[in-house]
Amino acid sequence: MTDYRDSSGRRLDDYPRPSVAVDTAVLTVVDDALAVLLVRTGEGDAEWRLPGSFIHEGETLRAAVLRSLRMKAGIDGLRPRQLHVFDAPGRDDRGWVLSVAHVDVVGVDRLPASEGHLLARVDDLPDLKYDHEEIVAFAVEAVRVDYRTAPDPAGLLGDSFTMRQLRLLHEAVLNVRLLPDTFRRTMAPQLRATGETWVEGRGRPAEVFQRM
Amino acid sequence: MTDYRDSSGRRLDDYPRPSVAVDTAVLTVVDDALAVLLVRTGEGDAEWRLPGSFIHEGETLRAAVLRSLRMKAGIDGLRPRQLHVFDAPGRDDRGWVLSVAHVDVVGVDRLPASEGHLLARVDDLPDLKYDHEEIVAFAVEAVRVDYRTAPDPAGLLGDSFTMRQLRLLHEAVLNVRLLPDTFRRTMAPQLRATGETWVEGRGRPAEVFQRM
DNA sequence: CGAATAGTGTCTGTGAGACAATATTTA
DNA sequence: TAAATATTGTCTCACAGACACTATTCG
Repeated sequence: MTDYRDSSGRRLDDYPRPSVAVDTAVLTVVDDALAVLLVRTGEGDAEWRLPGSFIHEGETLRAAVLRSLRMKAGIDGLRPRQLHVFDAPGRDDRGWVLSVAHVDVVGVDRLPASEGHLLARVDDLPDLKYDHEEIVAFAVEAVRVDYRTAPDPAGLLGDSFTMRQLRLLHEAVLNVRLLPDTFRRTMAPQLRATGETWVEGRGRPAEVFQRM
Repeated sequence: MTDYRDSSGRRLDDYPRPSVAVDTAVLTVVDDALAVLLVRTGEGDAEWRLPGSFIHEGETLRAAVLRSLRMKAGIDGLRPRQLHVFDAPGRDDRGWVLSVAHVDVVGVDRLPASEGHLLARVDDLPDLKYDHEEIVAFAVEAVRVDYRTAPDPAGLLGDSFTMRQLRLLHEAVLNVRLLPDTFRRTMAPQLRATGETWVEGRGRPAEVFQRM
């Protein structure tokens, strides 16, 4: 490394450096409600936190997120989105730690169900360690903004789905009831109608749509 | 500091830590166009960068931004908004450096005009050091989103102003021409009409508005 | 057939965009 | 008075919300 000095004439490693972590709110839909994946902390009573990790040398934040999710939750193939840096002094009792919060949304079938994991409804969270409740709130708001205008931007439904499936998903994510006709007219122009239909329980079969 | 260990059994200071910097795009309006404040880097030929600094121990990102702007540009009293963490490997030739990008908008009268500073139109930037061109693009987009719907969210115009002053400002920030009547009808409900009028050059005097 | 669901017709209100008309001032 | 600017009137279009009606299937 070249011996660069900054405008104060100090070398880079003269400065104390913070620990930098990534923490990820992995959201999913369970029982018609938005839920977040929590992992148990090692020590003592049931204490929960978001999966996260300190970043490794030379690693990007994104790589750290993917690594921490693979190690701590066995999830692969996510596309995390960076949200915000949480930096309140004292937010982490282990020292000077910044956390770069991330969010992603995945199908519940891709999430672990073992003892050390919990899927908690976002409107009924247990106490979380650090400022992770704040991170969850931040993540939920970001995902809801996306789901207000675009059809299933996280791709939970796969390639093909009916308007009803799409609407029920959006109702779960947004925690509101949506009018079927208005919802259809908002989403249909953003989708490709296949002409095919699917039968689901009672009633007239529904047309199948695909992403553009 | 307590000797906490993480889930791998390692102490916090066993991990290598990145240097963390803040860089701020201070935007303003000059000659009916959006411009950004740049500072000259110490070494050699004219090289420009955003004002920034490494964070100091225990300092919040916000405090580091305010300190760096006070030291490097003599600006006080900003309310910077956090944008994004830039973390590409090799983005900084001095080593492993993350930058937390920020943005704020202030009146040109509050900015320094000395030799080491430059106000560059954002559509005609010189070459910038590091990935600061990317940060400027990010900042400009964030500010434009704000100015699309709300009247002068950064408060450049002070307490009282006419619709014309407000519209010319928005045209400068957004780099578009706006229809006076449509613009008025969008903004008027978000402002308080005073009944007072101001004469400016030719034409019928304009009503003075204030923020709600 | 009746219940349930899918999909369309249509009315209303709101608001943006656009152009025209009116109002008030300076040169 | 002519030009410039401010403000309001109004028309059109698009679209969300809402309700009603039609279509199709299962029990």
